[in-house]
Amino acid sequence: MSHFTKQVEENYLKALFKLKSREIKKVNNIALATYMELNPATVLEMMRKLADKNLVQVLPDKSIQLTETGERKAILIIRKHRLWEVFLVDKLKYKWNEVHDLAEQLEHIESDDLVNRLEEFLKFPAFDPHGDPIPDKNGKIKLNATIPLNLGKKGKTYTVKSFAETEDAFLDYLTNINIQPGTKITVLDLYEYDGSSSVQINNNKLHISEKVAQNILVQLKK
Amino acid sequence: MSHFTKQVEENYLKALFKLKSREIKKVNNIALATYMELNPATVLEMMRKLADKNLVQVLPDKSIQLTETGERKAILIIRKHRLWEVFLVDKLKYKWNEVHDLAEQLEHIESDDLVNRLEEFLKFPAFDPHGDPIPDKNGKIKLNATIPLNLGKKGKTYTVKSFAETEDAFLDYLTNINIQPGTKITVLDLYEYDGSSSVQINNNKLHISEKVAQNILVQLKK
DNA sequence: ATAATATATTTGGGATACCAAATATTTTTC
DNA sequence: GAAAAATATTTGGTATCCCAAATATATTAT
Ligand SMILES: [Mn+2]
Ligand SMILES: [Mn+2]
Ligand SMILES: [Mn+2]
Ligand SMILES: [Mn+2]
Repeated sequence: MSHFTKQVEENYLKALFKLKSREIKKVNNIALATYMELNPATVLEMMRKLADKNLVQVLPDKSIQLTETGERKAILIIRKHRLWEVFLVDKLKYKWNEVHDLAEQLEHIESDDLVNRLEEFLKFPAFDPHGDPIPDKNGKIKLNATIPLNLGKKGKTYTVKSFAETEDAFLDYLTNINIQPGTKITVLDLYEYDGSSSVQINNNKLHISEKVAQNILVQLKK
Repeated sequence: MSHFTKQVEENYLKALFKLKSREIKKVNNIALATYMELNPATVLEMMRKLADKNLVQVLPDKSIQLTETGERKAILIIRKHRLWEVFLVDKLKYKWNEVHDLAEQLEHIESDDLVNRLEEFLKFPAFDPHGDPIPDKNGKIKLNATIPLNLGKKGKTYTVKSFAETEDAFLDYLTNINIQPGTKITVLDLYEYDGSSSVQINNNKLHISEKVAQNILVQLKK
């Protein structure tokens, strides 16, 4: 018996949670399989196992939902992931765009006590290096009230809070154009034709695509 | 394909290294299977795979040896294990007898860079919390010149350096009788009959079995 | 409504890591 | 040098996680 069942299970739960919070529409088998880069047959089989364990529920319209237990587990993994990311950046001096994959491993270390001690050691950070909120030990998350930058208004200035995408290529691009959590961005122009926009960061003007703007989550600067 | 092959492999390599450094006699299939609590058939099968990968060698007398590559890998895992143990004790305030099992998980986190940064963060510790030396990034280990306490001489005082056993039950027992790396122990009496001995720790007299004394590694106090 | 398309499900397999039980092969012991 | 004991190896089988290809069932477009 492979004793790695737990880790595999955790990745499914986390994927379901991410998909749910990212998209409005129902998560179906194909969407989950696509997101996880797995065969639909594999995912279907696993959904049955997770349903047996009362971690997910398949609704009559075939959409897949986490149960309360499943969601709780997912959130606690995300908590671990984000705390480890803070550790890597604050203590081991990694850059914020270098830590995701390592946290992907560390999030599966099994010990509630360890996570709680880590949190204390890090002085109870509220956000991870990407600006995402860190759930508390009971699974409560303070949500950031943000909008994607592509919905920003011409002439207004916004503060970057976090990102809707975790891919390396995206974070590397952000680093290149000097955007990180906390960066102030002024929307100079919005081009209806392709959804792209012209923005100002510090003293530099920059043209960004709609795809990029959609994944930058901001708040109006106070 | 289970993507956990690497972790499984690492545990075999580490077990072989531990067995070799603990016992003088050759390590055979049964010894390894017993140590790892696995079926001999399982271990035999795995030895063939590891031999194919040039990580172990099965000699004509059926004894199993790590190759140079295999030993190097084993040592680097032990390096990770011990550095994480230092982190847990120094930074997260765990007790020295509580960290082994957590390190057993953390040692499989895959990233050379991470270990090296961790080592720097911990200020290049030479020993882990159990008194065992931490190999450097090239796999070099400074060996402790120690003797087991049961070979100590009556009347002499010794300093505890490390332990030949990592089991929880043993470490808990040591904690109970107040022995840890650095403790000074004076041998008061040796009983030939059962190999047990009477020792003094601080101002307390204590009777310990041969089995316990064998697993306490000491140096003559200067 | 029918055809086209998307989604869901079934079926048959593959890889890895494991085990129990039978059979060889050594090694010890007498 | 047998017999006994220990060790090694083979054989057949299980659990978990995964895939490709076929089939069934919805959904959407025309
Ligand atoms: Mn991340
Ligand atoms: Mn993960
Ligand atoms: Mn240890
Ligand atoms: Mn291990």
